[in-house]
Amino acid sequence: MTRLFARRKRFLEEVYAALMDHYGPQGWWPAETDLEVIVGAVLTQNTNWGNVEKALTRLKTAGELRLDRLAEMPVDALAEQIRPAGYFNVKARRLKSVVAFIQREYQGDLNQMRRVAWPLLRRQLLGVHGIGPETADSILLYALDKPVFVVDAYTRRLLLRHGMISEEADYYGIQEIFTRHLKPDRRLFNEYHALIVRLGKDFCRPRPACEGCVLRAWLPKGKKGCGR
DNA sequence: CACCAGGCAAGTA
DNA sequence: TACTTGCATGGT
Repeated sequence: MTRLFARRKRFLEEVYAALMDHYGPQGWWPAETDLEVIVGAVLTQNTNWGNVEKALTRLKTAGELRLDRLAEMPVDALAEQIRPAGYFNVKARRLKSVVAFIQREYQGDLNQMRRVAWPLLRRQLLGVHGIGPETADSILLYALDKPVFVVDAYTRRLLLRHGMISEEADYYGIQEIFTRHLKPDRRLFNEYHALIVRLGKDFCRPRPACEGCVLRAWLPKGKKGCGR
């Protein structure tokens, strides 16, 4: 038990060092405003980031990437605007829910929201239609500067392939590994998650072998390629 | 052509 | 409670 504890701790520290050494700071989240982070967090659900950028650009160009505009826009018009991000009908409704929540509970003021403690904020966010654990935590960390570690598909894959978790580990189980071993520093959590995604885009794509991938040495012994 | 991408909610047994 | 399915575009 304490054996696994030590292995995990060492793994997390060494992976972070290797990623930071190879890629350097990522400067996440890629957005100009906090609202753009929140909208992007919903749009990127199960969706390639390139498609999300197309949708965000359309909203910005139309001058509609604002709480008041999003609140008054018909849901069908919003869906049309975000079409490139996929699942546009679902996501339009979800964005409407999030915007309504921020207007209702915080008078549309993200700075007011930022002053609230994150455990309460997370419970509130999880109660909003369309916001699950990852979206909630992305908003908490990247829009509201809270020290909350974001777990995504890349994170899960990374730990799974290196034998740090089992197949049935759930979101909070994985998250707990990070929060238990790392300082609760929002900038560390920010960079670490961003670096994992950066790695994932290089490394987790299907390809015959991972020659040249930075974490090749981190694959389980005897395993070649990405194993997908 | 098939497969996948920075999830989540709703339905079924 | 534990699975399964729908949602949809654009890149590789």
